[in-house]
Amino acid sequence: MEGLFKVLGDTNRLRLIHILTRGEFCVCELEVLLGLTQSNVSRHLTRLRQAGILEGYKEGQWIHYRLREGFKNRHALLFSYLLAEFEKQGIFKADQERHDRYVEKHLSCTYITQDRQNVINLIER
Amino acid sequence: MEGLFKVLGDTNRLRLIHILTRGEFCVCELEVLLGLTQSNVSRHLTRLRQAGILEGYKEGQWIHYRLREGFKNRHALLFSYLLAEFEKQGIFKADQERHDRYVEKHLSCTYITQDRQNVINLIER
DNA sequence: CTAGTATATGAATATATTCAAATATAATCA
DNA sequence: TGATTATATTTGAATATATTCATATACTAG
Repeated sequence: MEGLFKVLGDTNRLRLIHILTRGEFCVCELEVLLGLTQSNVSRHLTRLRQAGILEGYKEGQWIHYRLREGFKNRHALLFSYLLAEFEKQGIFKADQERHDRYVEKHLSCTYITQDRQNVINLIER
Repeated sequence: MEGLFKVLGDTNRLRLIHILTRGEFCVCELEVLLGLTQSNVSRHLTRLRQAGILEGYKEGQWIHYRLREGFKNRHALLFSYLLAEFEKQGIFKADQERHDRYVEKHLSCTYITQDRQNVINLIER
C-alpha cells in the first residue's frame, strides 16, 4: 500500500498512467507525447511495471505498454478515483490535447523515427 | 494529486489514518497505540493536516485529531478504497487490536500520563 | 508563580528519489 | 556483417524524506 502510493506520488508517472488510459503506446511515443527524455520515460515505466500497474509486450524493436487489467480489477475503486481526477485536474489536459492531435494527424512511431522534431511541432498547439 | 499520493505513501501515516477512522485521538494516545515517538507522530500529523486529511482542535493541554469530513467527501472514492484496503491488509490488524484493548479497558490520556508503561503493557497482547 | 505535561520544531543524520548523460543490449535494415 | 534504432540500465550529483534528540512553546495544576 505504501509502495503503491509512492509510485503514484509522481506527476510524470500519473501523466503516463493517464495517457495509457487512452490506449497503448511505445516508449518513443510516450517521450514525444509527454516531452520527457527517453531515459526518464523508461525509468518511470519500469517502476510502474514493477508495481503491477503496467505491462509491456514486444513487437519487433518496439515495446508497447498498456495498463494491466489485473490492476484495474484489483484496485477498482482507486482506478475510478484516478479516472475522475484526471478529468478534473488541468495538469492532464495538455497531454490529452497533444494526444488528440497525434491521433487526428495519423502520426506513428515510424513518423517519430523519420522526423521527430516535426512530430513534436505537429502535436504542439 | 502527486502531493496527496506522496502523503499517503508512508506506512506510519496510513496507520494514523486507519486509527483515526475509529474515532478521534490526542497525540499521546497515537504514540502509545502505534508505538511511535512523540516527535515522529507530531511530524506525521502535521503533514496529514497540511494535506487537508486531518484536523485538530485543542481541549486544554491536549490536541484532538480527527479525519476531516471535507476530505472524505472530496475524495470519496479514494477514501472508500482506503477503508477496504485497511480491512484487507494485515499491517493494520495489530493497531486495530491494540485499539480494541484500549477501549475495552477504558484507558485514556489521563492513564497514559500517570503510567505510560502500564498502558503499553495493557494494550499489548 | 513554579513545576510538570502536551505538543511542536530545529538541527543532525540516514536513506531514498530524482534527473540527465553515458553506456549497454537487442532488433532491424542495408 | 556493420550501421542504425528502440529501449534499458548504470552512474553520480542534487534534492527530498523519515527519524531522532534536544529544545521551545503553551497549557494546567498546585
